[in-house]
Amino acid sequence: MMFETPAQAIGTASAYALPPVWFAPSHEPKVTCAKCQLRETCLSGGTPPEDLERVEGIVYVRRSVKRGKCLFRAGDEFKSIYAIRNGFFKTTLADAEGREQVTGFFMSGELLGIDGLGNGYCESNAIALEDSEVCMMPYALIEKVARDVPSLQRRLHTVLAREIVRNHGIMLLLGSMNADERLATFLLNLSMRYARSGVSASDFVLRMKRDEIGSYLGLRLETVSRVFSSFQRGGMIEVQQREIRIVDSAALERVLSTGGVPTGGVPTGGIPLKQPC
Amino acid sequence: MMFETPAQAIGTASAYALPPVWFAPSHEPKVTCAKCQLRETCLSGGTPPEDLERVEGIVYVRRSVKRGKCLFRAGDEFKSIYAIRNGFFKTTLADAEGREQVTGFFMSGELLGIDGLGNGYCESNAIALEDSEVCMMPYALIEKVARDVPSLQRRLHTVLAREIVRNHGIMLLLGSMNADERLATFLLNLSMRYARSGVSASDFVLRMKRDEIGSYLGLRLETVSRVFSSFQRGGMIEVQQREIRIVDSAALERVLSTGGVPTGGVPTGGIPLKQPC
DNA sequence: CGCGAGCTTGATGCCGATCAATGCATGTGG
DNA sequence: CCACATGCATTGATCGGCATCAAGCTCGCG
Repeated sequence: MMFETPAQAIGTASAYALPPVWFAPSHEPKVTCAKCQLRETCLSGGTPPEDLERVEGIVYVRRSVKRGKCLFRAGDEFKSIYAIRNGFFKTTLADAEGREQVTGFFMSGELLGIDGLGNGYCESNAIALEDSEVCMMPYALIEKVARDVPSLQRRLHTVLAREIVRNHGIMLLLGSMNADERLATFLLNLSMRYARSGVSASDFVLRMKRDEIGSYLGLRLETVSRVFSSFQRGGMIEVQQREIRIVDSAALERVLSTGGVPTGGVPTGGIPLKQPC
Repeated sequence: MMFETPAQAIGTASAYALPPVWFAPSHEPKVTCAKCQLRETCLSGGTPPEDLERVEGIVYVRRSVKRGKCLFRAGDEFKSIYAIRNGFFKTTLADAEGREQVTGFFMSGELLGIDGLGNGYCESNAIALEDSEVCMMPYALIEKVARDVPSLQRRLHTVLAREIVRNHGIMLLLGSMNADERLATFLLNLSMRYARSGVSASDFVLRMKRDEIGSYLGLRLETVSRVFSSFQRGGMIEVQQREIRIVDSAALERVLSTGGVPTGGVPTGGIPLKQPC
C-alpha cells in the first residue's frame, strides 16, 4: 500500500513528484540500457544483469534537443537528470553580478543536471552545441530504485562524487596553470573522452567556439586562438577552425610538466607540504 | 540472516567493510546528534525525530586531530566521511606535476571527505588548522541506513550536490574575478559561515596563512596581503595579522558588482546569452 | 634577547587582457 | 552568379594587473 506511486514512495518530497503521465506506458520503442554502447559511463554502469531491468525502467523518456536550444535553464525546477545518448552540450553558470561562465562540456554517455539536486532547482544552463538526444531519468524514480538496488545507490553516489573530483581538476587548472597548460589539458581531456565515446582520439571537431573554450578555461578567446597557433607552430597539433588533429600528444603532455613559467596561483611545487601528519 | 553485518549489508563492496571493532560498543559517551548545535548543516539535518536515532547510530566514533595533523590524505582508502564538531580544516589537492592547491576551508558543522566516494580512495588531503574534533561516519553504515531512511538518502544526495554547487562558485571566482573581487568574496563567505556556526560575523580570526588563502583563490600571498591593506585603507575592514574585523560589509559587496576592471576570464556581462532557447 | 616564521611593502617585469584590423567561411538577396 | 553582410577565427600592437624578487617588519618562543 505504501510506496505504491512514486509520489508516495519518495516520502514528503512532493516537489519531486512525477506528472500523472508517469504510469502511462511509453509509446516509444522500449529503452534498453542493456544494448546501449554508452552504458559504462552512464548511470547503469556497474549494474549487475539481474538488476538491469529495474534500472532501465528509470529512463522515463527520450528527448531531443536542437542545436542552440536549452535542455534546462538555471532556476528551472529540478526533476530529472539526463544521460546524453548522442550530441554535445555546454553548461553555463551566471552569478549575481551577471558574470557568465562555461562550467563544462558534455558528450555522449555523460550525465547532465546532477547539481540541481542540491537545492531543488537547476543551478546551471545546459545548451546543446549540436542536435542531441538525451535519456531523461526522473530523480523521484532514481531515488526509489536506488533503495532496492544497492548497485544503483552506489553508482549514483559515485557519479556525484566524480563530478566533485572533476570540478577539483578544473579548480586546479584555473588556479595554477598558465594558458599553454590550460589548453594542453583541455585538448588531452577532450581527446580522451572522444576516444571513450568511440571517436578518434587524434582527429575531432571542436563543437564549441573559441570564446566558449576561453570562458571554460578562464582565458580570452584571442588567447585561445594564439595558443592553438603556437601549438601548431610547435608541431603538436594541426588546427583548421574547428577541426583538430593531435599530432604529438606526448609533446602536449610535456607542456603540462615543463609548463612554461607557472604564473597564476601556486608556483610549481606549490606550498611545501611541511606538515608531518 | 542477510544484512546481518555491515559487510554483508553493503553487498559486494568489501572494500568499504568496517573493521571488526564495528560491533563492539563504544566506551565513549553516546554520540547524540539530537543535542548537537550543528545539526542543520550536518548529515542529520532534516532528519525527522522518529528517524534520528538510526541516523545517530551512523556516527561510529569521534576523533580528535591536532593542529597541523592530517585527518586523511590523498590516496588513503576511502572509508568514512567526517563532520567537524569543532575546529578548522583545509583540504588540498596535488596534481601529477606536483602542483598543490588548497581546495577548501571547512569549519564546525561542515562535512569533509565526501569526494573520496568517487573512486574508493581519498582524493584530497584534509589538514587541521587548529585542534579539532570530528564525528566519523563510515560510508558502509550511511549507505545501509540511507536505504531505510529516505530523509537520510535525500540528505546525502543534497550534501553531495551542494558540494558541486560550491565548487562551481569557486570556478566562477577563479575564472572571472580579479584579486579584489576574490578577496571580497572570500571574506564575505567566511563571515557568513562563521555567523552560522555561532561566531561573530564581523570579528573573527583567520585560521589560515596568507599563502593558503592565496592558493585557494589563485593568487600569490603578496597579493593577498596587498588587497587586505587596500581594503583597510578603504575603510572596509580592519586587519591585524590573522585578526579580521569587517567594518563595512556593504562596501565589500560593492566590490563584487563594480569589481575594478574584470581582467580574468569572462568580461562583466559574460558571453551574451544569445540562444533564444 | 635573538632567531625564525609569517606578514607587509616596494620595485620591476611578464603574461595575458584589451583594442583593432584582417582573413575566411557561410548565407542571402538581387 | 556575384555583391554584400554576418559570424567566427586569426594576428598584431599596446597596456595593465598581478607575479616575482627583494627588503624590512612584527610577533611568538626557546
